Amino acid sequence: MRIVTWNVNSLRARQERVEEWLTDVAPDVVLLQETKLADDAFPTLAFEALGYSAAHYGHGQWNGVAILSKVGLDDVVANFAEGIEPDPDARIITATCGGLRVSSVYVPNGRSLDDPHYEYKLSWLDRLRAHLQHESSEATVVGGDFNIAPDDRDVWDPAKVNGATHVSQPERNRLHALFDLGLVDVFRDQHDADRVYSWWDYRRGDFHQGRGMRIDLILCSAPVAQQVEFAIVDRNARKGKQPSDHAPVVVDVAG
DNA sequence: ATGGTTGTTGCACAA
Repeated sequence: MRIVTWNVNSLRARQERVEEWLTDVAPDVVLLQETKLADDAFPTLAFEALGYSAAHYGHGQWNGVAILSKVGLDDVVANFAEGIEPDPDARIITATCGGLRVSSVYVPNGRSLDDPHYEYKLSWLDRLRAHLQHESSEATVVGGDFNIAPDDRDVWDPAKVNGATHVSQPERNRLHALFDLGLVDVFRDQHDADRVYSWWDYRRGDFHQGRGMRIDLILCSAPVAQQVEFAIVDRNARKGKQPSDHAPVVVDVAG
């Protein structure tokens, strides 16, 4: 089973590229973030034509997450699970696909450490942990734009961004709290390499200068992580005309 | 130290 995550930075602006990439890569389960669409504007039919069932959660303009699946799509939960303080933004959707409990997440950016949005980011990560505990599946996959670089190997210049949002200790601690639930960052599990990134700022030629961060992650519970055969970031998808500022992450799981 | 770009919406803001 091939599972991918991709922050598309507006599906309206990216539809053609996304469809082309899906045709080339043929994933079974697709986690999208930043669709920037309301549910009634989501192109369900276009994805059905490519063989996918689709579930979308979005209010339009900002945020918006989706799950596409060729292996079934059931028990959809938009927002956090019942009993958890709901998020005003559309940043998480969960469904069962091919026996896996899958979530597509768009973690708040945080902006800067002194911005109220940073506290919101930390609280959001606490609620994500509660959500995953509530779901408590043996076969969990949570993928998306975490807006956190797990460690300094995931940042082009750790000194330049030392302590700033995406690398600060409190948010990294929240990510580790997810690892403590038994979730594994499967790209890192497969590769020790540094300088592999999934996001590059559009400005200053950062992509071509190699200034990026690995902030798009696929976390799997141990029984799934043990079955992972292959994990890459498809850097090529960041090239060419009108790319998203994020590249997709691709993971193959046996069976 | 600053500015740089893209997307959405509206003449700023978020990333």
